[in-house]
Amino acid sequence: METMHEEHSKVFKALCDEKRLRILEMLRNGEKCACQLLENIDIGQSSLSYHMKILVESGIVESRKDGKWTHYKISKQGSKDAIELLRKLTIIDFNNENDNCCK
Amino acid sequence: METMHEEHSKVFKALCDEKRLRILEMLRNGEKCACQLLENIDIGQSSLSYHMKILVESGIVESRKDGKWTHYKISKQGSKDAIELLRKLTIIDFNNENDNCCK
DNA sequence: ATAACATATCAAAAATATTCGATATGGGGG
DNA sequence: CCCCCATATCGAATATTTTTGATATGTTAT
Repeated sequence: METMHEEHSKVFKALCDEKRLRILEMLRNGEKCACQLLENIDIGQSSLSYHMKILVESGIVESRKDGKWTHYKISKQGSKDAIELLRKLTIIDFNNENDNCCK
Repeated sequence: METMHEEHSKVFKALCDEKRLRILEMLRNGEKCACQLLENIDIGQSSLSYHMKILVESGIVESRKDGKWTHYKISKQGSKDAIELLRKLTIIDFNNENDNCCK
């Protein structure tokens, strides 16, 4: 029960940093290698690597190694899952709705 | 352009903390006042107040004052907007897709 | 094998977020 | 008016996240 929230928060942690949103924006027009991303964002190489790891571990981005390059793209399945998760977290459960509050 | 990502990250920042996910979970079965939330989560009163502020400012939760109590509930519109935002951030723009990457 | 390159990892520093206790604010009851 | 209760805000302490520079790993070209 505790780890569930931890697991869920991982997805949103990926999205709550401005740099990572900028990276996602770049990935929206197709797969990019790390070097290309690095050219278009104002952070160092190791920082980029750190952010890419978080994005990949969230499932929203997937990576592919090709020789010395690493290519990244948005994962359709991961995105779908994230949207579904957000929907589930915010849907109101009318069956369970109770009104035993202070008044 | 910079503030856009800042604005967007606010929504996901609200969702990236385990305590706030726990609060959201409680709100899924109906409106609750702060005192009820406080009873069911292991944080202090001032901490709860801090988290509620973040949730409300993200738009996902709305608050209503009633005498000395503050009631909170999930905002349908806010949730809808958050889902739509996530969809937009992760949708791949095929028109713009380009493949000018290192190889 | 050596050199140049792309990326990942590490540890320490810096920046941010969260918690806590104290105090402030505002409402309702006596 | 005075007191009690619910919640908000503040500043300091603590915890977590992000950045940075150095170094490691693995790849390609010579």
